[in-house]
Amino acid sequence: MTDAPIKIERLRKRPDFLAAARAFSCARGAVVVQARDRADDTPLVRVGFTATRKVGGAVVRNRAKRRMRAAAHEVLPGLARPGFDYVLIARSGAPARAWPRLLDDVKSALISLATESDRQARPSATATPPPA
RNA sequence: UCAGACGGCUGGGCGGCCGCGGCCGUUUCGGCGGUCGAGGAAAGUCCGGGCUCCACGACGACAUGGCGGCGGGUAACGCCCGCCGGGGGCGACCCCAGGGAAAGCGCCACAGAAAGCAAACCGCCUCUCUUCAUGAGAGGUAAGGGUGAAAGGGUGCGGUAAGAGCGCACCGCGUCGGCGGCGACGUCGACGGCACGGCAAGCCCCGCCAGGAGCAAGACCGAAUAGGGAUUCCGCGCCGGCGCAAGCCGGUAGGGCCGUCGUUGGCCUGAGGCGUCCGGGUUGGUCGCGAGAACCGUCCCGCAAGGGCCGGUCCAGAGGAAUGGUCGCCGCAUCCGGCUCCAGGGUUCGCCCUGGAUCGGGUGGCACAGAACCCGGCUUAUAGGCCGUCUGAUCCG
RNA sequence: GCGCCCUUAGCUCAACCGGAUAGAGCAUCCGCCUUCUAAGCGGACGGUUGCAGGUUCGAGUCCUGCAGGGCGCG
Repeated sequence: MTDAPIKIERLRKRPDFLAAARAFSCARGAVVVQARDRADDTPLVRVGFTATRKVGGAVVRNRAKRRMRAAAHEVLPGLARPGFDYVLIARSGAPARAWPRLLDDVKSALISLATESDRQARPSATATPPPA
């Protein structure tokens, strides 16, 4: 894998969100992060954002989405896996969460999702090298 | 210096007196004091949202309305930014509803031989027959003429009986492939050898989007009147239980609703229901109602639209509706006069004419226009003034 | 606050699926008829199709934005 800039695209279609919801998910602080390996051989990373009515009215939900978008813009290039779709879901504390804490939430969720998906992939893929 | 292109800002200022609306304080309930008080379009209501209520089981298809190059921004948009393609301009720059016409239907008036599928009016050429001249027939052509908005590629060379993509070059068109780009698309090469006209702001097809209503939404408190009358239309089937009966209860057929249809499912009704008109009552209050997609500033990301972090600020809200009037000074516009200065011209050397600066006075004004639940856009109206970037021409260095 | 319609000669109205000089009636003016007037007959005048753009070869007609007027609902 080269360190060439990974292309990040926005997730927009409903079926993509539903597919991501069926894959791995991890809740940290004010956000829930879902991740799905599309397994279609393209290194593209796609991100979607969701905030339900539970978070608040339209203005609050949109604010939550904007903050998550800014957080993803900052964190994802270092921690995202090529070929994955990510969905960030706002929990009730998201709009008020302090900015550094919010970044930590997203970071740690991404890291734990990466290890979890590796553990799932290992039994089936025998060719992968054994853990160090 | 002149002409022009693009973007942004501003929307007279200060003071005195009188007056208006909200809130707060005070009050001897008369007032008094303090504080805040319209816009960039508050407008048109042309789009998009928030908010509120109503509706909403699922799946598929359809209908209706809109949108239409590509990518991005956004809560969203028909908006904005960037890019592509086409058109205009010397240029800065501007304009474009800019998908599909080889899915189908329709239309293309007049003119013209012919208007969508190939044909041939005048011509041109060959052959045959004929004649004094010429004319007739058969065939080949589409270069030229003429009509039109548009006539089946264009220009040139070759070629030919005359001609023709018949052949070749370039351009255009189409197909295929390579390369670049997220993409619209660009570019290069090969092939085809002209077939495929225009209109979709005509129907339509394709893709995408979309529940309905609106602050008179809606919530609460209070008051009053009444449990009415007239009338159109549709309907009142069956079974069981209780009861002497009138009747009551339950079920079912049936009917209605969920935009339409289908599958499946649900709800209401099941003997009354809907509509129209007349009559009667109320015409109160509070909330909704402004601390928000708000404004200002630093930093970060982005070409930009825009987004995020942090810090700061509080900024109209009432009802058919408040910001006005007047005076003084200044600014701007305009008119008259003075004559001090400057420039140009004329001159009978007295001065005169034109323009500018300056002084005094007068006049008239100082645009468009007034929040009504709130935001984002668009569109339209708008005297004058200011700033920035850029282009062309001319002159000087 | 919503929804819909209209605008053509001085007046009242036409104009087909977009097709070329935008037509009628009344009014006005001129002439004929009549002694004169009215009526009648013949003729003439009269139009930025509300405005500004766009689509099209071509717009009164189609589309967009304005302006003016009218109607309905709450």
